[in-house]
Amino acid sequence: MPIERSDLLQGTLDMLILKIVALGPVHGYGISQRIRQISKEVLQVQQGSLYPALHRLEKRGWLEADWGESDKGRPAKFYKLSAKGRKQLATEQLNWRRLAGAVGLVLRAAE
Amino acid sequence: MPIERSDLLQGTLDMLILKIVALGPVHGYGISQRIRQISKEVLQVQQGSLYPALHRLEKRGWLEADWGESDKGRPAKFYKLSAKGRKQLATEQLNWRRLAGAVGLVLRAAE
DNA sequence: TCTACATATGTTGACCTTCTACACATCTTG
DNA sequence: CAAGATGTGTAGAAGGTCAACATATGTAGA
Repeated sequence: MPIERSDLLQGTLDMLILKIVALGPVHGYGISQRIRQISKEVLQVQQGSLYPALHRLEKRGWLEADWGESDKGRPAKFYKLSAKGRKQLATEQLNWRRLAGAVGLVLRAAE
Repeated sequence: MPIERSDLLQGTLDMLILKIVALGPVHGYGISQRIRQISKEVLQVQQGSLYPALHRLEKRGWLEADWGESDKGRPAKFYKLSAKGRKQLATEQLNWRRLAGAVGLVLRAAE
């Protein structure tokens, strides 16, 4: 396994979480797994980033949480997107495209 | 002017600066102007971000600086890319593409 | 049986980057 | 004469991510 040092672009984590939750209710651990799978192992969310982010998003009213039981029969907190969260996700996606596009412009710039 | 709240993706600034300097020697103020122009006003580097970044990059040996005179006849510090800086830029560009690609995968993910 | 790993949530403190706001200096334009 | 562009820089606050730790259970393999 190549040593992956991927400081997950700051500010991007929230958007990724909102996007995963938008696909359907999931618990925290599942979110980190799905991000890793979908991104083909490139993006790996650490617990020390994940849980603070989830609490942050919940406080801001973008996510709602309920305790339930995971596939494996363990207690897990399931998150779902609120209406505000949906709007926020749309905003952040637009913003990401603008920023990523702008960065691309600079990288492709030739004298 | 639309209120642009663009927290320049963290960690990206260094790469952008290296890229601009790679196009030829420039002074700090000029770097911020070029980034803004090339990105079509989307990316705007604040002085409070710019100068600390330049000092950081110089300390790490990625940039070299010399005092000179600007177009307008003012004293300005001109930066150029070192060999180490060139390698670093290549690394960061690869990394950016990997990350941006991975984020794209997640954003395009459908259930 | 014992060990390691996967599953699951959470906190702490350090580290780094960016931002706002300030300070200074000069030249040009209205 | 005032404002804005040009040019460099610092201080302190704010915020996010990380490594490391703590806890708990189930399961697979040696």
